[in-house]
Order: sequence, then C-alpha cells, then structure tokens
Amino acid sequence: MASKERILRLKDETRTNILAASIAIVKEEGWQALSMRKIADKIEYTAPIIYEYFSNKDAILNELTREGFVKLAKLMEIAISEHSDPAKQLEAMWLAYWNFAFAEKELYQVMYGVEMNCCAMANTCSDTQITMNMLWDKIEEIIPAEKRTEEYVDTKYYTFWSVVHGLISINMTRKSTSDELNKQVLKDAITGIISSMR
Amino acid sequence: MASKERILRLKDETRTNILAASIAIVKEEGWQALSMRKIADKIEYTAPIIYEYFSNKDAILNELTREGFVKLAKLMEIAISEHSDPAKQLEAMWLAYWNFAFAEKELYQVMYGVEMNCCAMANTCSDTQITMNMLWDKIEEIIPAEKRTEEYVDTKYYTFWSVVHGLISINMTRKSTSDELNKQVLKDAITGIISSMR
DNA sequence: TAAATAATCTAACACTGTTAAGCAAAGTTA
DNA sequence: TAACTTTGCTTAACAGTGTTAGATTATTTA
Repeated sequence: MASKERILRLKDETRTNILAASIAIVKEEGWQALSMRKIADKIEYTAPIIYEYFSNKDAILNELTREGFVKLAKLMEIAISEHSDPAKQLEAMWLAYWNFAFAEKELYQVMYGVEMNCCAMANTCSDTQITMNMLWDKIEEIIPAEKRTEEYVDTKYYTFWSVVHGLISINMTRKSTSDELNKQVLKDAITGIISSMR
Repeated sequence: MASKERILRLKDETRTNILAASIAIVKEEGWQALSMRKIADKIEYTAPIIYEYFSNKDAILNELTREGFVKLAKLMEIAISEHSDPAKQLEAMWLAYWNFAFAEKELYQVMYGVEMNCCAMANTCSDTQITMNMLWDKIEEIIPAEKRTEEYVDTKYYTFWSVVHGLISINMTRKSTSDELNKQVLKDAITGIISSMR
C-alpha cells in the first residue's frame, strides 16, 4: 500500500535530483557543459533514465525556466509587501528583478536567452570599441560643459545602450510586440534621455 | 610569378566563402544548425579544410562578430553624416543601431550573445506571464487616471523592462562595468521613468 | 516457485568539433 | 626526364553530443 507512495515519492525525488544536478553543473561549468550524460553521472544513473522524467534536454531547460519565473514572482511579491507607496513598490520590484538576475544568474540566462553559447563574447577587439566610442563621443558632445564629467557621460551612455539593447533582445527572443510599440518606446526613450542630459 | 598571386587570391576567396557560407546557413537554419561539416558542404570541400583558414569554429564566429562591428560602425557614420545637430545625430545613430540589429539579426545575435542556443524561449507558459502581469499592474496603478490607456501602460512597461534587461544582459556578457555605475544607471532609469509617468 | 512487470543498463545511431595520417597532383631540383 | 618535395585535399578516427531500441536485471504479483 504505502510502498506505492514511497515509490512515487522516490520518482519525484529523482526528478528533482535531475533538475538540481543540471543547475549544479551549469553553475560549475556553464550552460555549454550541460549534457545528459553528465546529469546522469551526477544522479548516479545512466543517461536514458532521464528520458523517463523529461522528454528531452529542452524539457529540462524549460522546467528550469519555469522554476526561475516562479522564484522571481515570489521575490516580487516580497518586494511589494515591504512597501506601501506604489511607486516605491514598483521600484522595489525592479530592484528585485535586478538582484534575482545576478543571484540566480544561470536561471536568468536560460529564462531570457542571454549568451549561453559560444565564444563568450570575449571580444575586446578594437572593432568592438569603435562603435562604442562613436556613441560615447557624441553623447559627450551633447552634454553641456558644466555637467560633462566622465562619470556622467558613462551613466548616460549605459542608459542609452541598455534601453536600446534591452528592447532589441526582448524583441528577438519573444517576437510578439508590435512594431508600433517598439518604435514608440525607442523614440520615447531616446528623446527622453537626450532631454535629460542638458 | 602571377600564379602565386592567383593562388593567394583563391585562398582569400575560400576564406570569404567560408564566412559567407556560415552566415547563409545561420540565416536559413539558425545558429544551432551551424556546423563545420555543413560549411564544408556549402563551399564544396571537406571539413578539415576549414581549419586551414580558421583555427576553430569560435574563430569563425569571432570573425563574423568583427565584421558585424565594422558594418555597424559604417552605418553609424552614415547616420552622423546625414545630420548636423548633435542631438539629431545621436538619435540617428541609435536608430541605425536599432535598424542594424534587425536587418542583420544574425550578426547582432553573435555580436551581443542573444539567444543563439536552446529552447527558443518559446515559453508562453503561464508562469512566464505572472511576473509580467505583476509589473504591468503596478505600473498601471501608478499612472494617473487621465493618462491610463493600455497603450500608455504598455509603452512604460516595455521601457522599464528594456532598460533593466538591457543593463543586465550587457553586464552578463561583458562583465567590465563597475557596480557603482550599474546601480547608478538602474536607479536613474527607474526613478526617471516613474517620474515621467505622472 | 513461476510469470509478469518495472527499473535500469548496454549498445547503437547520427550527429558534433577536431586532429592525424595518407594519397595524389603539382612544383622544384638534379 | 627522373626523383624529391611541397601543396591541396580527403579519409578515418577520436571523443564528445542527444536520443532510441533491445537486452538485462530486479521487483512485484499470482
């Protein structure tokens, strides 16, 4: 009787173990090192066993993504509960989002498709720099002389870059949003930041 | 005499062909489908030949990244040349950046490590939605009633998300920037957008 | 104890990046 | 012209990947 429950509990446990082993491997060696055989090794089984719990590797990644979103939602609820003013709440929520991204870096990566793969973007090659410098210089030019410190230019530069790159990569990973909305957000952000500079 | 030059030119040509074949494959089937053997097939050689032009697969990706930055820099110079007012120039530069990202989607992906790998973020699962809704609702709450249209909330929501996600993913791929600067940009952006809402 | 079922593993397939060995044509030298 | 060297390219292999089918072992049931 109860043995059935025990078995079910055990099955559930190895399912959890698979996920835990996966995230552990990723934390140790990065996403590109995650393989079915390595997971199997860690849970002391052979690879085909995993397919009785997940239909394929993507299913594991999907489940980790789901767990990531659940965790994030919980953190946001906490953030809300710690303030009463809505504006403060919103700010705390975004801060929670930010902190989550770095506290659970690996989860954030699989949730939002950041880097994961290839070449590590090591590229500090000169060509990478050119574009940056062009933008940086132009921003510096616009900022009135009395405000023009390196720090200030840096801040504005990163703000620009973040909003534009963010909008782009959000659009690339989930392609739902309308072009109208994108252009709107983009224009708003650009003109907003520009006007804030002077 | 001249035959040496011809041969060198041919060598250069197959180098170019390798890069062209690579980007063609990626455009047809995505980054995860890019393999050495497929490239070799396309240039009508066998795989080991590629290693006489590039030390490994990463080197190909690096070269494509470099080419991407060169292209982007050129587009930005054009953007500058088409305006005289610095603010307009800067705006045109960011628009050029934006347009480049979608015109040369594959290059942008390898340049900035967007998605590339895995599971395509298909995830329209409910858990994904929860976080979004929490933020969306809170934003809606803050916006004064007279401005509160769905479009307006959407715009603000995406602006928020873009700047935060952008800042995060920039930090994850190139980990140079200081925490000070990050917090500064983040706080500035959040409070800036919040104050712009009401 | 024997049959049936569940749990697990081995072996294999078709791929991946990468390297070493070999072949055949071309160029160089005697 | 004959022998030698270099070049261009291929085949074969290694170790790894995700995934599946079949065999094997262990457990439960009759």
